[in-house]
Amino acid sequence: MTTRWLTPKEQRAWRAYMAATNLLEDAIDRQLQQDAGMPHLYYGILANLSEEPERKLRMTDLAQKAKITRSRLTYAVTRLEKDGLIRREDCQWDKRSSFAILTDEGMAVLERTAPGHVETVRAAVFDHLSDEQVEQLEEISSVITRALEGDESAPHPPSDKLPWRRRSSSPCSGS
Amino acid sequence: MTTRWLTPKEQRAWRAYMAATNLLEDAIDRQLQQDAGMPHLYYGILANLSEEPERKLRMTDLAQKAKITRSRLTYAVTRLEKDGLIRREDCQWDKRSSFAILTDEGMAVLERTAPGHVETVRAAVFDHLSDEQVEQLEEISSVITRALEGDESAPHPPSDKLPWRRRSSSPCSGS
DNA sequence: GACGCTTGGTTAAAGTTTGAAACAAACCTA
DNA sequence: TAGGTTTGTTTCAAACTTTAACCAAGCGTC
Repeated sequence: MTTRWLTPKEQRAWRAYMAATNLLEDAIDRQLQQDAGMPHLYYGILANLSEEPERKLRMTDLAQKAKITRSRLTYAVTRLEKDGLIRREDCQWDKRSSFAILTDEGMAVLERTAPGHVETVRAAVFDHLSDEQVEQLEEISSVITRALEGDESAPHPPSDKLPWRRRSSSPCSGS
Repeated sequence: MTTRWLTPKEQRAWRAYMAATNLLEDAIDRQLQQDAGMPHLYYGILANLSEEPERKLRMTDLAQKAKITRSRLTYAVTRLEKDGLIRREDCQWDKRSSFAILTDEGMAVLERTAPGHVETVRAAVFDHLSDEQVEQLEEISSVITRALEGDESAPHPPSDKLPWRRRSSSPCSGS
């Protein structure tokens, strides 16, 4: 089958998109590293926990919510635990499971740094988009997500790798 | 100053965007690792070189084009050089500079794997977007890029770090 | 109740990224 | 033209990610 190359217009859009995401991810990582002493992914883990009723989540559930691998989460939680922002607790019912729990200190860090984070996102994105563009962004993003999540053709990751996975996500709900 | 949290609409857009980019990055990385034996970033470096008249670019220019740090580029080029896909060459005029040059083998790898890559991008993105949406995506991306590149307020990275630069993500929408 | 499969979580090793510092060549400028 | 600064690149250590095991607890079954 002959390749359906991208049209010039699609190419321009693709390049612009890649450039923007690279710059954005970097800016956010830098800001959070600066102000919160952790990369965006770690901030996202704390944020995810903060949204839970008891600020706790089983490791696997947390990994799914944050869309990262379990091993990556293990590493991150170990670090955050050392920092005193999270603590682990064994599950009573299922002795295999363990919870990650956001400590008061972790919550405090989140509350202290959320404003700066939001400000960064605003300054980079939403302060420059019209109302319609915000809608367009959501719609386009949703289309892409659907295309990728609906895709069961992808050879199912051996075991650790979740089918969708990764990089961070996670909002500071609370705030 | 009181924090200007994201509106519900902005939050939705932000989360959708983050989810999409996470999934997309992952899908592309997996596909390229599979078919070309390298992550997207490395493929991008080869692709950038292939567009040059002589398939060569000074390290710094390449870093800027690919929007990555110079140290990251050094590492990547070292690896690609080992693989025989790129070779270095010293610059005559400015003896501090060095070029990265795409070898014939590198070009061959690119040509062999480009169709699969394009197909992945199409399947995930462009096959599902209308003509207007492609335009919107470019426009929105450009706005973000301008916001981040034009920003000279950011405390200029000591040295290595470019003012804009890269990687992961995930914010706390305002909530 | 032993065998086998699945699930929750961690670990180890190899690969990659970061951030700061080191170097050397090129560029002022007095 | 000596001395100081900027520019182009690399290096190094520490932090992080990935992949592929690995272990132990639950689950089902014969």
